Amino acid sequence: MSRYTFGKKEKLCSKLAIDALFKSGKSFKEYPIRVMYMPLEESDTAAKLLITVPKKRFKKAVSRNKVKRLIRETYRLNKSEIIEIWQAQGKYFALAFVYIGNDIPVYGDLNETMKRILEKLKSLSA
RNA sequence: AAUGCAAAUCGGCUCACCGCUCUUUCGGGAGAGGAAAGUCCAGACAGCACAGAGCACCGUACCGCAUGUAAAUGUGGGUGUUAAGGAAGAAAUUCUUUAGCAACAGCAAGUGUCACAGAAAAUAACCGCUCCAAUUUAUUGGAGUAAGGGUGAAAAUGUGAGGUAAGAGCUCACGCGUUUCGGUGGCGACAUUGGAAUGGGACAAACCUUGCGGGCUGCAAGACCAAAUAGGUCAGGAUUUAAGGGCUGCUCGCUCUUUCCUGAUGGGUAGGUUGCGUAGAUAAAUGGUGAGCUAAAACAGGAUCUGGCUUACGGGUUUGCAAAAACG
RNA sequence: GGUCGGGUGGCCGAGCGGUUAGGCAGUGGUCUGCAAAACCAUCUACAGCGGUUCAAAUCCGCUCCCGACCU
Repeated sequence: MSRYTFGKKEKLCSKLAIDALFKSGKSFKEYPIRVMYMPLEESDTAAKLLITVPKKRFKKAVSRNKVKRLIRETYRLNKSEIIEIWQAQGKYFALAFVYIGNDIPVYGDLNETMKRILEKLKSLSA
């Protein structure tokens, strides 16, 4: 049951960690999302995630919230596999998803994109 | 019953599965808007400043009543003005009906501006009109004048009579307007009436003047805790293997400062907590999928709080008004 | 979140309420054997909607967009 949760512990909350991630983390693009990731020394969960949508592309708060909710939903439903692998290996990661598209995405397309992103993360972290 | 216009009002619901934020007595409970928006006003709250007064700067400006701390809103009235219609008059203009609009104190305190056109845009004179002089006898010069012409957005109160060389508020009559002093009505804005003076073009969302109001800055305000590093302060110690001064003529010794070590501590940075709320986070919560009502619902998402204004908005409901046709 | 500033041709930029300068670029000519340069001509603008005024790019409201500062 707990596999599909996305609680406070799984969000990246520390300002220090965020600054470090954007300054020295690695990144790759899987349109329409730019992914940044960085290994952490220790943490209470295998992955901490941050989702952001630039104000420059989406002027209205409603649109930004919509995009963030869609990304969060796809991550929540697809993350279980990679979390188990990382937990088994004892690795911890900080992640950031930056939306770089210009339109509000469709749920089905975004779901496919998310699967590809997680596959790529799995191979990169191995 | 339908259509159009105006005003007010509502601001999708139900079920299933998987999830989010806060809280909890661990059963559960609470969880975005009418605009949460723009930040255009006003207030609460907070910090700084402050004897009193004035200047500067900013805002504001018809009257009564009601609500409100205020801003503002509602309602009634006054004045002005726009459009359409009607009436009076010779004209300027005035009166009236309906509908709408008004940042509606003062250009008669001072300053400034008024393009082009036009003689002239505010101490008017091109053509014209009149008189005088000269002579080339149809022109020139001087003086007077503002009726007529044309320009312009705007041209110095309208008509008639007297008057005159020609004319002119130059004088008079009837009007129109302004200022001021009274009377009457009204709580008041104001209306009306009598006297006196007067005829001064527009613009204050031009500078400005007058009345009234405003200290400045804003939760990224402010308060608390506080790592690392480098300074500050205090205490203790170290060796003369470091330097200088004092007590003395010199040495030892004592003592002070610097140096080094250890400990404590103040300010304060990163960062955190609070400010912060019976929605309440701190990278920041209401979503996804499927089904139905009925068809996708429109504008749109809290960040210190509250009241107002403005702007965006699919559709529904209620009330009022409107002309034509049909039916009873 | 809060406080300010600004929108003028394709680009850069002046503009006391009175016909929107100027430069670069583009287009068409002149010149040349062909080009460049030069010269001539030409195209394209006051962010939008209201108000004040005889008249608004300018003054005053509201809306949209862009930028700066405070952490």
